[in-house]
Amino acid sequence: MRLEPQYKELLNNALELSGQRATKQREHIYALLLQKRNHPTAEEVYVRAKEDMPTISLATVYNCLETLAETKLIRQVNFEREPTRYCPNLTKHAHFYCRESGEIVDVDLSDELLDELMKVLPAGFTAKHIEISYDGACNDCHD
Amino acid sequence: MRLEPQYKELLNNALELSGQRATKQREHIYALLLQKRNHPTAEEVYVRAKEDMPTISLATVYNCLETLAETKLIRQVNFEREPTRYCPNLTKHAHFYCRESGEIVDVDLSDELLDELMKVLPAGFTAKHIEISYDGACNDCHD
DNA sequence: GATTATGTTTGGAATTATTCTAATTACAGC
DNA sequence: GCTGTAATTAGAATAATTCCAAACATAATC
Repeated sequence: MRLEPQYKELLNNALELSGQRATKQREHIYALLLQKRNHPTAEEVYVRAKEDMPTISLATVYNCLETLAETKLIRQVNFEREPTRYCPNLTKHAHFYCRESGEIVDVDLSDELLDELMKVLPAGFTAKHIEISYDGACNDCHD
Repeated sequence: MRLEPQYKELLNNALELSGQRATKQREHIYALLLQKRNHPTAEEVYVRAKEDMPTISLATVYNCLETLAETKLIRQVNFEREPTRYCPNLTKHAHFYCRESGEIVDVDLSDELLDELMKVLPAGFTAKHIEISYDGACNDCHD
């Protein structure tokens, strides 16, 4: 697995900006998230990371994911009663969770729609972030 | 703590509809959620429940919350890295999570806005539910 | 180029949230 | 008042995550 140059630069800049080092493990985990974008859990990332880096520990996976999330290179996503999942898609989007297949699909959101969502906040409230999760059946799971 | 008649009827109907019994514990927990609407965790519900019902167990609290959520009398809400929280507000609303104070505030949503959110789903996808969480600073937490 | 200081990783233990299990209790219908 | 089923209980088990101390890697300094 190889981290493409533009992402490598993104990663390096983000880490430098926050005064942290670019390590093999961080690079590896970032590459792996970019390569297969299926919103894996930490445990799943751990399993995949070990394929090419057998000595990596689960604690390191958690550390790296936290670092990547802190530096805004990935987002954390939560669904009800499920372990936290991670995704590298930085565009504004929601998540669709299919109850049948368990699949999670990104849903693009327009700036206009997000603006409208911001407008409904009570006076004096400012949101840095909105998390939107749909929950239903995807197009493969209809009768 | 006393469950008001209209809510008692709501509870009884919901339980009967799903073929489950109305028990002291379920009633107590429902009343407690209605009375202080601060989105408590299961653990917090447990602590409060014990004040008036010292022998109730944590497992029962989880069971009751699950039953109430199943019968649509309460909703489960998740925030990143935090335990699942519960709230009895059944109107269509989002949750605002203040990073400063940790407070969670309901934000009302119009049907029009929800319609628009439904319209952005890809063809063939149908959502039963949308979960929207804002994350920022509430009006008490600005400089 | 060796030394030091700091940041990172590692493995395992600890913690937290939640679910499971088996025994007991409560209740609805006969 | 029985009987069968549902619900509760306490505690054990599991799952997700965090913490910790030791080892390792790297950057900065001499």
